[in-house]
Amino acid sequence: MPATSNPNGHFTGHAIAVDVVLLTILGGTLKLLLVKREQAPYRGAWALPGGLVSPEESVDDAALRELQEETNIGNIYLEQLYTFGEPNRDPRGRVITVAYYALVNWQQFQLKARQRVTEASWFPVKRLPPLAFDHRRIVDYALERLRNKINYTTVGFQLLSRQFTLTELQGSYEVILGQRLDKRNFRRKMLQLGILKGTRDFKANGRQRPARLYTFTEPKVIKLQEKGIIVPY
Amino acid sequence: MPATSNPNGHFTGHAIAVDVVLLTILGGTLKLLLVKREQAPYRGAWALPGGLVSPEESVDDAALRELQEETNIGNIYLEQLYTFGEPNRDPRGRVITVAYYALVNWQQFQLKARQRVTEASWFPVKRLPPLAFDHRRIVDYALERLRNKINYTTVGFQLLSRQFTLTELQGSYEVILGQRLDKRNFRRKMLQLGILKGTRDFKANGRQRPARLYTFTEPKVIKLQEKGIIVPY
DNA sequence: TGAATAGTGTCTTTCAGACAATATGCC
DNA sequence: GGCATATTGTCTGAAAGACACTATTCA
Repeated sequence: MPATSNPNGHFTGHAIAVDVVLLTILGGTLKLLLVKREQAPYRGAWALPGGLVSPEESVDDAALRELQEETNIGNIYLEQLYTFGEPNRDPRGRVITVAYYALVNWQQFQLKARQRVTEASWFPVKRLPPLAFDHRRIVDYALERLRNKINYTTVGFQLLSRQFTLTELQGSYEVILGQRLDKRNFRRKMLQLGILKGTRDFKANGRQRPARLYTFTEPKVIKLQEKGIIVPY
Repeated sequence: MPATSNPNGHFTGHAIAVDVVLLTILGGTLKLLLVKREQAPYRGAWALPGGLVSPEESVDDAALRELQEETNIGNIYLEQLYTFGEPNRDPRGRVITVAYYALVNWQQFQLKARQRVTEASWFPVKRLPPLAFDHRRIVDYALERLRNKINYTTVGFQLLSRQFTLTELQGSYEVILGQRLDKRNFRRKMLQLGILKGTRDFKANGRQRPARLYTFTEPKVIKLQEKGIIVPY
């Protein structure tokens, strides 16, 4: 029997939920998708998209399902973040949530987005409204994880289209890290990683010189450095 | 109402468990604590110490409680690993487990260990018996996390006594990483981090020159490098 | 006094970080 | 032709990595 809510709005048993921190870059800033809650508690407040895990699906599948209800895109980068299990994080009763974060490219998202029943909106992560439950903490955790992971994996590429310019790639790093990077050092570093392939195409942006488009040679997100502070390579 | 098991041994509702990968160094090898299962399923098989989360406690507290049932030590380094939520990972029904890993110093452990009702034993991580459920996967995940984290945090220190020699510290790194390290480079690196304080005490080990004992200056596990492959420092 | 581990220094190479001028397409 | 962004190279300093000998204690 799955966890359900009784007429008082209290869950019976352990309810397991998933919450997804869905991020994209839009207009040069990092944005987070929030949905407006239509029911108590926190009715009218903004919250992370998410919901209960059904008895027959894996937790990962539940997160994927929630994500696809919002985006209708497959093949999204989705990573489990952390499980929040404080007894009183949900006023209705015991709800343990497994948090995930996901990165999407805005262009792909917008093309496939469909009409929603509940209100949803993108907010700049630097100016978020008050969030329901402990969702603010989850968002902060996701941003911290992302800022760490961008340094030693290729997660940053998930925010871009299949073809991208080096300036766009640098912009994605700058937005996530919240700081400007030196263009020459950034390009040198990226190109010497050997994971980018220049195409013959260029992107014209206005009346200036068009930029070469690159593609990512790896099929998925990879780890960049095995070396650490101790292990020799 | 908490998740319980009915006479058929099937859980009703979502049962949430915690499993703990408890590691120590003994005799120069990394060892894992396993307990023998006394009930079906997997009766007689070795498994990670763990159990169900009760309705009133946080998931972290449940992990801590399980750990203290095994070790009777407080102040252990305990970190949440990952949540495993496949529907069929437990033949009795739906059990979602939140995995943790913990590191203890063998000397402290042994002093405070108490009699157990269930059989428990340390196994070298390189030669583990077949494990119940998906516990093997959890162990592998923990070891991978540990190998990563030792490179940019001070988790490795958790395996040592309060005072330790640099050779012991190096040994802890070598055992976790599974490779030999250069003594001079290791010492240079460790000392220049500025987190070790030499004491006036020495440790005599036999008929050779005694080694200086050091202590760790930080109150807890810290992150060592903010710098990554992109961010300047 | 010798067995056994502790402890130390240098050189080379790699890479991060700072820094500015030229190239090119389009209006 | 000029505007706006794309693209490119060098120098310096810090740290990693390779490498071998001396110091010290105690049995």
